[in-house]
Amino acid sequence: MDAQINITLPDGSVRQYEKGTSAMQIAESISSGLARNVLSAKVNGEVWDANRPIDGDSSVQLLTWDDKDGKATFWHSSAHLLAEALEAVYPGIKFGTGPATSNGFYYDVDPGEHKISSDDFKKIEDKMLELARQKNTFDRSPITKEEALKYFTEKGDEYKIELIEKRGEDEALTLYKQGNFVDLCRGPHLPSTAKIKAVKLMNVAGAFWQGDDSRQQMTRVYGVSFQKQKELTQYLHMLEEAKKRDHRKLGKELGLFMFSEKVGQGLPIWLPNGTALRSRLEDFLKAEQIKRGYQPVITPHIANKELYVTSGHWEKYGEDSFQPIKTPREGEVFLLKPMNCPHHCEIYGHRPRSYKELPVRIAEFGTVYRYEQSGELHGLTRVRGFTQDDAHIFCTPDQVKEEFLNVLELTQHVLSKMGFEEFTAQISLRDPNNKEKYIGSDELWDKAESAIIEATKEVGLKTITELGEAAFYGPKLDFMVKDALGRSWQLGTIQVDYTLPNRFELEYIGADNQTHRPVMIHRAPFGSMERFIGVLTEHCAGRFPLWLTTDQFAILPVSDKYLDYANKLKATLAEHDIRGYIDDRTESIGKKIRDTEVKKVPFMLIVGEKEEAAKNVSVRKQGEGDLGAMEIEAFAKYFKDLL
RNA sequence: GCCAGUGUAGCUCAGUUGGCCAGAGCAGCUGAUUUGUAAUCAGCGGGUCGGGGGUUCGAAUCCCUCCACUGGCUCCA
Repeated sequence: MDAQINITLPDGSVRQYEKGTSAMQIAESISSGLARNVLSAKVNGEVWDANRPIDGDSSVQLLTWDDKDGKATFWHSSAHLLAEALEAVYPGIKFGTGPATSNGFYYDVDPGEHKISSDDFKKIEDKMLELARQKNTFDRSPITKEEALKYFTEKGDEYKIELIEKRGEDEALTLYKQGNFVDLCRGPHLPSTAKIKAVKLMNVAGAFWQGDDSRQQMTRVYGVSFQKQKELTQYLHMLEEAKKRDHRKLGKELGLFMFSEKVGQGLPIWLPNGTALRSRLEDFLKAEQIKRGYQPVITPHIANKELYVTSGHWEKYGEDSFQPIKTPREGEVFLLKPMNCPHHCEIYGHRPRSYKELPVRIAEFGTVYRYEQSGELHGLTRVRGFTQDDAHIFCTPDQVKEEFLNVLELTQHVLSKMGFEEFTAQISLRDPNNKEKYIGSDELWDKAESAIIEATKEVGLKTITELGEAAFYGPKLDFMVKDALGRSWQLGTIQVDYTLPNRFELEYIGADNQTHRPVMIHRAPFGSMERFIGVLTEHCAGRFPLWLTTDQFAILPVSDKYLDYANKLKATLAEHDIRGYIDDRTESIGKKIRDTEVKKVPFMLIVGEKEEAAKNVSVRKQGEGDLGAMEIEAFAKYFKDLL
């Protein structure tokens, strides 16, 4: 047996080491500085402990804080450190699972009689740091299922036992031990706890065991940790900054929308500034849709229950939604419209359709009402009454791909026009192990799913795939965008549906003079006006794209002696379709500037004696400062070039 | 819906062993100031301390309950 192994590094170089060398030893052989930064290593594509011996020829990539997987190792180990501290502070506490997340880590625990609240964080954090300073190593040891069961049965950790019992008989399990804490864990972990120099517990939350709301609720403790105190300070500062971009805060400050307890939870009220913004967005999309052959329609906000019995929505959501509206007539019930599709199916089906008129694209900014659980409501991004930029395309099976691609083009156009460059395209498929949650045959699902997969592949769209995220009637392509705090929200959506046309018995007459069933594509590039504007507000921190902004400029006269001149300037800009107002209050110029800055009006045009004499304006850009004097026509040109 | 936390003026917040008529800044109103690149000065008005119930001589403060909001979980047609 050869005692030497070949290690291939990411740059392609191959080095020889003794069998059993660890990634950490490899790092040390390269430089001690590198070794100090190594958190874990990718060995043949799998993330390993940096200290785990490598026994054969392998490709090795050393992972540091700058690698996503390196960071995940750091936070995963921090979760174990948290668990160790919790066990020390709350003896007898039971453990669920404790993974790394995209911005830290958590551990789900059952504290028994204890109650963990944020008041206890300080002592837990102190304990964590105390334990970290012991520089304990994370020791990996393989264990059989039987041994693992024995260990955790003796410890009395029933959650771990449940996890172990789910594993295969011959599956290799591992334990990790640091200090006095032993956990069932596949790893990997840090070389030692010494790397963890700064910890901060963020919050506690309830979390259902195994994500199942019929099961026991665990206490989930969230935290974040760093290699340096300074990094933690910076992170907390970043969070503070992110809070300033919160659309709920900005929406209040900019007068976009409000809520009223009397009107009801989750029912946003659009204020004048928000309405102006929203109208501009709607007008933009309406124009784009007309260009692309959509036909706008308007449908009522309520419909007879029978409509939703036909669509399947009654059976799926009836009990959990706004309850039916009764009429004086015995037995007659109406429902608030929870979506527009059934109405549009009725429009399609109200007269015979020829293949010659397909695809039929029916569009509506349709307001819908859904009784979302109270704990789910969130600013504008999750509400109970909202307006979808909805449309349904009815087409022949042959047209599905082309229509899907057209919609994809429109959706991407919308996102780019709004300045969303970073989004995730998610293919949301049915959960194959949970088919009873969905309606429609396997055959139709396969068709619909492959239509989406093929079309996205054809245009080279980078996608991720999630099982179980489909709508109950069909798969979706969802466009996900992150808010200020990194939470992901679904905006645009495109859905391919073979099922509803069946339920509504929709037809068209083909070239063969036979009846055929159309395919339906549901799509909403914004998703909903509410959520879109909420996420857009955070994305641009309240500084909306210039073409969307209600007040594009404010003219600030130094005193009211210059109001006549200001009015002339405003009229000139109006001729150029540039919107704005004159701040004619008798306030100091400094005060006017401050107020206009706070309102995030993009341009301030300051006029006084100098400007009137020179027939120009002093231009100040919001957030940036004085740009100097310009003639008004020059400003108009400069402005239009920015659009 | 579940777990935890929060709720004081239009906004942002003080008011921590229960104790004089509950405070500040900004905003608002009135007056003066005609102002040069992020807050002119003075005066004035404004609060069922989220709602209801209880404990107490006395409650913004303690307890119960409901509501809303925040962070998660579950859910998201």
